[in-house]
Parts: sequence; C-alpha cells; structure tokens
Amino acid sequence: MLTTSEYAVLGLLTFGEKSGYDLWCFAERSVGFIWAPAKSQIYKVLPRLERSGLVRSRLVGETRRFDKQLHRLTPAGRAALRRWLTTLDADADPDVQLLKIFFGRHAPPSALAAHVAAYREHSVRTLALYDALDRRLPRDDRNDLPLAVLALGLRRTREAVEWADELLARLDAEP
Amino acid sequence: MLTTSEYAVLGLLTFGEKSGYDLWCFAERSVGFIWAPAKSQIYKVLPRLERSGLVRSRLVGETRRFDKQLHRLTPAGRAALRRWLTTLDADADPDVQLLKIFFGRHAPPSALAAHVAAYREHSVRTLALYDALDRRLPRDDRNDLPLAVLALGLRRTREAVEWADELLARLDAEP
DNA sequence: TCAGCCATGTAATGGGTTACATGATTGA
DNA sequence: TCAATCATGTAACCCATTACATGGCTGA
Repeated sequence: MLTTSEYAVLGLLTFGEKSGYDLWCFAERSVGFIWAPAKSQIYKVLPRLERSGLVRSRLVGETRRFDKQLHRLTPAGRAALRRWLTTLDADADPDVQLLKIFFGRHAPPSALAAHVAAYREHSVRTLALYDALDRRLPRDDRNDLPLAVLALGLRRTREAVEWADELLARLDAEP
Repeated sequence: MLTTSEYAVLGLLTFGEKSGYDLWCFAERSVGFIWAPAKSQIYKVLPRLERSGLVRSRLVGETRRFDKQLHRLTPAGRAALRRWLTTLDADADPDVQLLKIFFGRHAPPSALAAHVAAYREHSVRTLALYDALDRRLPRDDRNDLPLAVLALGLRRTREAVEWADELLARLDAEP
C-alpha cells in the first residue's frame, strides 16, 4: 500500500513523462480540486516511487542550468495504480474515492462504477447523518449559525448524490 | 495565534463546561461537518489551553472510576476566541471561514458578515478557476472522467456562492 | 456473558507544510 | 531593471492519526 499522494502521482504520470515541477503545475490544473500538494511534497514522493521501481527517471541535461529530471511510469507502476483502482473500500475517505474516479480511465469499468456507487452511498449516509442532526438541533438563537452551516452541508451532500446518480447513468449508457 | 483545533475547542466550550470525552462527542454531532478530530487530539489540546490560561479545569471525583475533568472557558479564553472571530483573513482556508461562521454568534455582527462575504469571495474565485479549467480541457476520452469530477466541483462551488448570498441576505434582514 | 459505552490518556509514526537556497531567463 | 517563472531540492517542525492500555458499568 502506498500513500494517496503516491497513487496520485502515479495517476498523473499516466498523462505522460513529467518533471517534478511539471507534476506540480499539472496537479494544480487538474486534480487540484481534490488533491493539491505542496511542491516539496512531490519531490519527496518521487524518489520513494523510484526506489520501489514504480517510476523510472532520466536526466535531461542542457535544459537551462539544472539537469532536469523526467519521470515516467514503469510497468510495475502502472500495475500498482491499476491494483489501487481495482480495490474497493466502501469506507475510504470520499476524496480518495473521487481521486479513483478521476483516474477511473485506468480501472476496469466495473470497478469504476463501484467507486461511483461507493461515493454515492457515502454521501447518502452523510445525508442521513446531517438530516438527523438538523432535526435534533433545537431552533433557538444559539443554534442559528450552526444550523446555517449545516444547511450548506446538506445542500452539498444532496448535490453529491445527484451527481453520482447522473454519472452512474452515463456509465451505464455508454459501456 | 492558536491552532484551528484550539480555537474549535474554545468555541465548543462556549456551549458550557465539558469533559474531554464530552467535547469529542459534542464535536462529532455539531461541527463534525467541518472539524472532526481524533479523541486523542482533544486530550492534547486541552492541557495546552490550560497552560495558556484560556481554559480552567476542575476534577469531579466519584463519577465512576476516573476523576472526570470538566473544562470551562476563562475570560481570557473567551477573549481569545473573540479576537480570532474578529480577525479577518480573506485568504484563509475556507473551512476555517466556515468554522468562524459556525461560532459567529460570539463575533461582532459586522465581522460575521465579513466572514460570510469572504467565504463567498473565495467560492467565486474557485468558480472562476474551475470554469477556466473546464473550458481549457479538451473534450476527448482521456479527459472524460476528470471533467466529470470537475463538474462536481463546479456544482458544489455554485451551491456555496448561493448559500453565502442567502445567508448574507438573512444577516442583513435581521440585525 | 459479552459487546459497547464511558473516560482518560500515552507512544510512535509520518505525511505534509512552511521557509529557505540557488540562479538563469523572460517579459513588463 | 525588476519581478516572475522555471527547476530542484533541503531542513525543520508539528499537528494529527493510529494503535494501545485500562477497567468499571450497562443493556441485550
């Protein structure tokens, strides 16, 4: 098992060979919504992945001053990513589920659908929880703002359920 | 400056004297949506707060086996919380903004409104970013799922802006 | 009788952040 | 000329999580 960051980097590398800096920029303008690491974090993850043989790096000299390092997936790395994407975990952090959906192109279609379903189920459970909270909290001044914030949670979670439903429908339609 | 966890505990203690365990349960069923610490985390925060004089603790013996400890805010603690709630920071983590709104009852009304406005602005900026991403990403197979996940981000963020607008209107209406 | 809640912690681990260093190139 | 971007890292810190320990009480 790797960390989420490591899997995320593996996932990003499916888009092609990249330097650490490339990865950082690319992450920001793609997965950034769910996973936005510090630059230094990426430079710590890459050697770890290389030591495990999941990534191979090569120096590209003469690009400016530094010897730029390009990193690409090894077959083992691709396999590790695929294993991760095939592993179902209903209780995983929803953001991790979203990451898996993000990289779902490299998962077997059934696993992809399962991740979306799991995300949906998670949202449904959260919705039930918030609903219960909402019903339990007495309507008085002191709870006014907590209730308002909770209302945001409710809206957000309903949205998530709808979104998952639509995506599931789409995945069903186009096999 | 304290950590977010410390401020959160101070905020929860405005609801009354509580033990560490109480705080943990109470957090789960109130701020849990934005801030859900591990139990051990609370037991680490409390002594820190007591050393700083922001919380006073007293032993309540004879409750079961353990000497249960109840903690309550000192005037200094209340002042620290209020200072935090009065401090504006447009670039703060949106979850921190939400926390401040959650505890907004203890903030000056103008500061509360400012936090909601800041949260709104943050969401608007995020929306612009996602919109740009959405427009830039080429519509091909490989971007299909990233685009789907991005769509969730877009919906969520639009919802956030709406929510903030409505809350601001409400705050304006009832002074 | 046995799981689960109350209640308070310790220990170890670690991932991630912030801050810093370096320095050439490019656009305003 | 001055800030920003490219490009790669190191160092230090620390908050938070996970796992563990303890043990009486309560309800199924």
